[in-house]
Amino acid sequence: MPERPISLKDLARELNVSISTVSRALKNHPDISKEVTERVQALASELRYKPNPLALGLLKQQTRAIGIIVPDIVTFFYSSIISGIESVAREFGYYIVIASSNESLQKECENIENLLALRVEGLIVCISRETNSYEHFDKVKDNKIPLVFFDRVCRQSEFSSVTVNNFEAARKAVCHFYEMGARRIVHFAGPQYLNIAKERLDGFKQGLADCGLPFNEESALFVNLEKQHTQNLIRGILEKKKLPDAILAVNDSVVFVLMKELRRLKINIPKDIALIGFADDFHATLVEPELTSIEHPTFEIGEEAAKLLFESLNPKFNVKQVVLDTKLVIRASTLK
Amino acid sequence: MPERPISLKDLARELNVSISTVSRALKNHPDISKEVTERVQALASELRYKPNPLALGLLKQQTRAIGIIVPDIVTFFYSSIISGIESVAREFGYYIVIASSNESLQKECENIENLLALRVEGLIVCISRETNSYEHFDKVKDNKIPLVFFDRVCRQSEFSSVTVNNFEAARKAVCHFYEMGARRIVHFAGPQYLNIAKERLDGFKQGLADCGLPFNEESALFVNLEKQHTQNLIRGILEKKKLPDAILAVNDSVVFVLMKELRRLKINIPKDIALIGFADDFHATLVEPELTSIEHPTFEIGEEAAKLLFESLNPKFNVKQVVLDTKLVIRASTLK
DNA sequence: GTGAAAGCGCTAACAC
DNA sequence: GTGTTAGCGCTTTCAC
Repeated sequence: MPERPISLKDLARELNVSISTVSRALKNHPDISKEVTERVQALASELRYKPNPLALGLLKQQTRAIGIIVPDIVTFFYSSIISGIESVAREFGYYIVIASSNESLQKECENIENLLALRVEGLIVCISRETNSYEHFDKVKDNKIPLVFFDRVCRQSEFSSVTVNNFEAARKAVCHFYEMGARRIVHFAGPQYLNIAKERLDGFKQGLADCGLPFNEESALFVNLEKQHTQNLIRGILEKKKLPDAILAVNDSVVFVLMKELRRLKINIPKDIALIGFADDFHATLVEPELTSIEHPTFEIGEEAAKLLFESLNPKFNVKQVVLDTKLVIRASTLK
Repeated sequence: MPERPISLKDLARELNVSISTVSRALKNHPDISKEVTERVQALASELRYKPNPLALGLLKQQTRAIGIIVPDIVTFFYSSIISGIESVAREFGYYIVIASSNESLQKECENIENLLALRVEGLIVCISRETNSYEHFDKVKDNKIPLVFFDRVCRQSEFSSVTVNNFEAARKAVCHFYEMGARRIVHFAGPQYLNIAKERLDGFKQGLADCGLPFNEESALFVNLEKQHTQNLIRGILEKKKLPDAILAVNDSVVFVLMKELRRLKINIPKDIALIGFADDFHATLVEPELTSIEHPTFEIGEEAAKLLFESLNPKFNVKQVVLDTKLVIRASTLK
């Protein structure tokens, strides 16, 4: 067990002054004489005095902690967003406490409870893929703790959020397919109660419309974002005779499952099927052929979410929606 | 700003009893009458009373926080280890505070300072690739804070650690190359002041010896683990006339740079060059051809490190070295 | 069976 | 210019 760290009391005793004198001297309070101030500061740095954050927190009613809830921390998408949040939090002198929901609504609720009990001063959340009810955020509101959603969001009139222009991204992807000659374009879509999945599907539809292509029941296929489920579904569709010319995948996990299955079936990308995914730079260029992808500014999403959160700490701040741009990066998977 | 959360005082006032009675009632203290206990607990749960962890921490001199320092949190290797740590920490009712060094020694030192100032009760650390002096861990010792290193370690006689059998893994990789017919086998090694790099190189040498192959100055190439540096070096070597039969890469970032360069130069894997990397399952099977790799039990490394840390919280615990096994998973990149 | 009081480390209002 | 005091939320010893 650690022996107690140096406290103000220790310094005061050593120097034969009162605790409050020490406290003031350390803050260069003008009342304190130069001589005392110097002696105090000298001893403090010699003994490596560090104020006890617990005591400070108790006094000021603040923990300088912000909580983050993500579906998982292992995926590049989330870990790089966390990284962005961390860099801003560090600037503000806050630390981050990470909790992962493992894509489970129940765990998400528990995480909320735990982080509130921990007295975080704010929350940054990406809801799980299961999350289709939103009452658990009432508690956050009751506690008057600011909360910022990112990517997968809800209750946007009440909470700030950072998202990307999913609609436009999907629309553009379709147009790119069209320009490259594809006509039978299919979207592997996600659960429609998730804003991101819905926006992407809507953008996809708009893209088809813009290109004068019909949207019918064969145009979109719904996956629940579980790897196994995706895999089975993909096998089903690919083994049918009529392959599409092009597929837009709703996210990175879907796109990589898709690539593996296409490879297994010796279906050539992009000759037989062109492919666009929502994916990050690192992974998109790792695979062969390199993947045309809709890139999220992940680090920036994290930074923005954190900035928004710190703005919300100011009581007269109003809820705000930040929408960032994605970039369609064209690579080999769509170049015929 | 959040209005104050419910405190014992609030409950006491409401119920016309003293604070200490409330405190005891909530813990089912036998002294307190059933009737009072019930009233207290009823009100507490109605008002969603949660003890203030700051006050508790101040009193008991504990934060229930453990600090983690990693080179980065974005890489799968680290994020999945963090995930393992988190799962154990959660079991023990601790939360984790993550700091990343960005592979910088200076930032690593700052992180140590910050986390100690935060009064974490323990530290789990993977040193940066720059770290070749170790005095900054003196402070941790002075503060009597338990510390567990993982993967990249130092001062093993003083601190516990979790590593993998790098020597044996590299040795086996060489033998596998040999069995597949390779004779000119090269190792892309890391900085030798890092234990992992040294152990892997040593194992590599042993592997050559076991197979009756010579080790000479062309057998190993040193990279500093920076992507750009690796890339340049690789281009240099690959553009020379005499290509090796097989390459063992010291880690995943090197192996993926290597794969990209080989692809760019139209050098076929495994026909022209066989390849083995230290890499994770997800990425190894994402690439084409799938990569024979030495897989780390990443989640388990995190779990073990955390368990070790919680054991070290017990003052009569002795420093311990845990070595986990890797697995050579054979895939297309070494199958001629 | 319950309450009062001290104390964890710190700050700030109030003495003097 | 410096000390005293109260109080942040909680537990625990000591009174009654």
